[in-house]
Order: sequence, then C-alpha cells, then structure tokens
Amino acid sequence: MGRAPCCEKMGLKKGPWTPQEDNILISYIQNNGHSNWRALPKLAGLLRCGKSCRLRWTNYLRPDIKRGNFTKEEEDTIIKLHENLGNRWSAIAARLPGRTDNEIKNIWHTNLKKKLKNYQPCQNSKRHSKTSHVSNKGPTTSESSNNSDLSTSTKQHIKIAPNSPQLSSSEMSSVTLVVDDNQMVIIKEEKIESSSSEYFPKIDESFWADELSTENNMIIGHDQEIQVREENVDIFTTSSKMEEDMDFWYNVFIKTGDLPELPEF
DNA sequence: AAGTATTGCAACCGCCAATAG
DNA sequence: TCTATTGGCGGTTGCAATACT
Repeated sequence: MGRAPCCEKMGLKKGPWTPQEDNILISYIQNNGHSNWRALPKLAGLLRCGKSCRLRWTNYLRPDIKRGNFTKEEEDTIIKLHENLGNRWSAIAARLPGRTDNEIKNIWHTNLKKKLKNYQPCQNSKRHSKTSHVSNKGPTTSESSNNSDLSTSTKQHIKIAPNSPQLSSSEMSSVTLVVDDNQMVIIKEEKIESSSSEYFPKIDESFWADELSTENNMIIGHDQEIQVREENVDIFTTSSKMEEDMDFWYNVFIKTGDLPELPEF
C-alpha cells in the first residue's frame, strides 16, 4: 500500500495561509463542496495539497467554528471528557459544538494539563476506563465503588426538558437511574407538574435536531431533589450497550453543561 | 532597552482505517 | 482478496507574541 505523496513536491506551498488563499478555499467549497480533497486544490487554483486544504477548512474556515476563548464550562467539559476518553481529541471535539480537535488538543496541552496538576476531580473515585461511566461528583465513600452497594447508592434524579419530543411544552419529567443487583440500569420516569424552567438550561430547536432526538434521548439535566412519585420503568442491559450509552450521556452532558451522576459498573 | 525564556496556536507529519476498483 | 487511494486522527513542530530578567 503506497503512501500518497503530499505537498512537498512540485512547489506546493506550505506554512501559514494567506487571506487570499482562505478566500479562494472558502468560495470554492461554498460553490462546489469538498467531495474530493485531493482534487480540490487543483480545481480551486490553490498551490496547496489536499490535506492542507482540508485541515485549514476543518480547523479554521468552517462556518460553524466557534472562535474565541474557551469558557469555564467548556474547559470543565474537556477535563471530564479527557478523563474518560483520553487523548481521543476528535471524540472530545464531537461533543463540543464549534470546537475542533486541534483546538482542544492545544488548549489541553497549553492550559488544562497544568490546571490538572493542582486539581483532583475525582479525589474519591478511581480513574475510569473507556467503558466505565463518569464518576459521582459528590463525596464518595469507599463503598460507592463496591457493586454490591450500587443498587442502593446510585439513584439519580434527572429532569427532562419541557420541549422534549415526548412531552408537551408544559411538561417536565424526573428520571431516576438505579442499578440493580443484576447490573441492570433501571430508568424510572415521572412527569412533573411544575412548569418552572429555573432548573433547565435554555434549549433551542437544534437541541432535538441532532442525534439526541431519539426516543430515549430526552434527559437533559439532573437534580437531586425531585422525587419520583409515579413510576414508568424502562430497562436496558448495561453490558451490550455500555459504550453507546456512554456516548449518549456525554452528549447530554455537552448539551446541558451538566453531568448526570452515574454509577460505575 | 535588549536578550532570553515561555506560551499559544496554526500547521505539518506520519500512521491507520475505510473504501473503491 | 489484494492493492492503491483517500480522509481522518493524534503527535509534534515552528514561529510569533508575550513575559521575564
């Protein structure tokens, strides 16, 4: 399998992009798309390799890129995601809308890594493998890592957005997650009569337009105080869907800025 | 003010997986 | 099934800006 030659041959340009090059690339992609990066520079009249064009577009010129400093919430998100995903920058970036893997990688190496030297986000919990769930945020006792205690110690109350696809605009729900002795996660759902939106982040239509807008993806936050009064139980196994469910929870986390406290399995 | 060290970040490099033929 | 090509990813580099001495 031969390696495709890259831009160094035949006078293809390297180094920082000029505004003129940016304009050419932007206008070409706007008019023609980028179905073939390798052919793109020649077609667009750029003295760059396709790889360079792709990088410039995805890391800098894409219209949906969010510029500017990372917020505290974004930094916290990166730290928490990195704890669980490791150096999977693209996976982390996928959960931070408008941010690129390169940007996140940079901010990690130049900023967050230093912060973590003095920060112990999970003083009380063990570090997580890729397939483990996020840690409990509150004080953790030694028994919290003991599976035999999970069924009694990991109840979670999670609010559902008023504009969830499954609910009318005036409805909210509380969901409790419980891990039973058979390592099953039980979701207990209850509609909440209160129409107060004080607990909920503002969510626009786009929230439900992406991969979250599936039947089960309606949980957007958590609150420890809401009590379950009426149960509507749904059960799924934790073994086969573990990673998929992890992704779901991370998406919830990113969308809401709040991390549901889940048990470690 | 000048020299040096550090920081931040855009861009590149090289590997790998997916895909087409 | 094999090979060539392409896109994507994580690691690394280079350099301008800034801070420090």
